[in-house]
Amino acid sequence: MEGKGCYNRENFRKEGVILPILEEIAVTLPRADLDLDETLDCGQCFRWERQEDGSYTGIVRGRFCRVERQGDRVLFHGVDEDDFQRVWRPYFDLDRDYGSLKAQFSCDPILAEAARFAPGIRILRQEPWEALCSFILSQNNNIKRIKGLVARLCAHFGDPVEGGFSFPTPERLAPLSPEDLAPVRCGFRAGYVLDAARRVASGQIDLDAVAAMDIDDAREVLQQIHGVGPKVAECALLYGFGRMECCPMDVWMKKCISTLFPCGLPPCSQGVEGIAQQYLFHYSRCHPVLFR
DNA sequence: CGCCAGGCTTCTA
DNA sequence: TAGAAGCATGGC
Repeated sequence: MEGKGCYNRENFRKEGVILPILEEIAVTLPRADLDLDETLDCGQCFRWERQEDGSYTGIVRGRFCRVERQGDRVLFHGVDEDDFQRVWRPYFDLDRDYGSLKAQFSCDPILAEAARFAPGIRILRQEPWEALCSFILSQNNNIKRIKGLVARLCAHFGDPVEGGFSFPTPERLAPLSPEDLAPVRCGFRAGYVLDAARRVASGQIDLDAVAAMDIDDAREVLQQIHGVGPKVAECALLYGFGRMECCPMDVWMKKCISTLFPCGLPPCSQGVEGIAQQYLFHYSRCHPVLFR
């Protein structure tokens, strides 16, 4: 991987404001190992906005970025070297070789087919709190609406940053009441979000400690939160803590497993079941007829 | 309008 | 202890 700073001046228009973009980082990465649509719009994250030119804008750890594919290169606009190393490189899981991972998955014909269908999927390493909170909001909900909930949560309670709003901290949410969250329109999930915020803000649940825990202990701790069950905990651990062995079992994956993998996921996915899951989840949703 | 959504809690038998 | 009902909201 090459990460090289240059200074192409350009302007990027967003919501009527012209933001001066002074820096960009270019990384060489084959299209087959990162597709922006497949990765940023496959239900693992809810904050990225697709632009008309196919690039995406998003905010991670309070930093705004526009990501663009250009041939074999990925351009991170508005990013300096420090932020690239600190934020975007881990976020896009750039140090993992997805090519060899997919080669490994080819030991199973169905998994191979799913990976071939959307080879540009990667698992993002999101902020732990944001992932936890987002997937609490995701329950009994559809992806389109989840995005709306998260956007309103950020707009009302996040801090204004370049390009939009940061994701609100647990400390910001903890003192609120469910009525305070009314403008978010997240329904019965308001109480769940607040319980999570209070436990994290108070230190009763230490997300840094969770990150270092044995996986079953981590699952147990997260499920102490009201409104966090097996699925949400698994999503938080996979997408927020980089625990690739975690395999969220939503309705689609349950159908997929029962019809195609009655004996469980194949051995070649051992230890990275969560990544295999993302290919299978996407494949299942795009071929609903195969899964009744 | 009715059905359903990257589920979980609570109630019931 | 397993299974169903209830949950807010809105996209389709």
